[in-house]
Amino acid sequence: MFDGMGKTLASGPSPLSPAVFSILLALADGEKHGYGIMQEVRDHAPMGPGTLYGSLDRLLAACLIEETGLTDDERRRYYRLTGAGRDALDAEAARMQANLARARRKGIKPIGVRA
Amino acid sequence: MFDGMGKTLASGPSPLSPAVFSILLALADGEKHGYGIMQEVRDHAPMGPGTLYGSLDRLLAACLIEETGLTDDERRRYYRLTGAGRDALDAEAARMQANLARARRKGIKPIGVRA
DNA sequence: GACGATATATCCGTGACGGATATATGTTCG
DNA sequence: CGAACATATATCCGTCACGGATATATCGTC
Repeated sequence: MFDGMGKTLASGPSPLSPAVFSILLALADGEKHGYGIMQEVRDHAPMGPGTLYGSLDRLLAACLIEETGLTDDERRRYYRLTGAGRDALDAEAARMQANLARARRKGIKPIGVRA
Repeated sequence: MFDGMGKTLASGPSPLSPAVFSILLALADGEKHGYGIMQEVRDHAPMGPGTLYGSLDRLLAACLIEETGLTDDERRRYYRLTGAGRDALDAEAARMQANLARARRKGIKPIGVRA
């Protein structure tokens, strides 16, 4: 993917980078434009424009997102998830769940969670 | 940190790269040597020696792991988690849990999990 | 019409990733 | 014994994601 990770993005089961995951997740509940994505993501994981637009380009190239072609403001470019994009999100969620389960089996307790 | 992520490792709340996470997790239930880590991790996330030993160096530098100094085989170098390393694992688990929760709120269903 | 928020685009330095390669010792088996 | 393979660590280096900085333009508002 991404993921600071080689050819992470298009090459199958590779994990998604935090930036890419956040972007895909932001698009999971509807079309958004770049700046809108940045605003939604801002709190969880501050993202500079370089990361945002660079990631959008890669996601477009990998066909995980696509442009809608419609806009309510000349400046805005709207994006939506493709089927493959949703699949990637599902796969990533499964990966996270599996990792979390492995961690729990090893006695790892998420901070802020009291036994 | 890591993670194809700037100075991910030592700089606080930054997420852990998959490679680093796997290594720390492998050490969570006891001391291990490099090759032993590679074997445990192999199934979940195949890792070449470059990634393994490079990550070990960075983890040592960031004081998330340390060498035990003891060995049962001249060739082996054993590592264990430091307190900071365990904290990093806990924080990462919390991060994953939060992301998973956000994903579920958006209707993302991990693959292989039927409604 | 000045100013700040909105919006996108590009540049580029840094550094993680990870395959390839090198080297050496332990083990196994004919 | 010796060949072949597993164990074990170390280093090199090309590629590419990250992400801050910067540039540019339009919108809203006072």
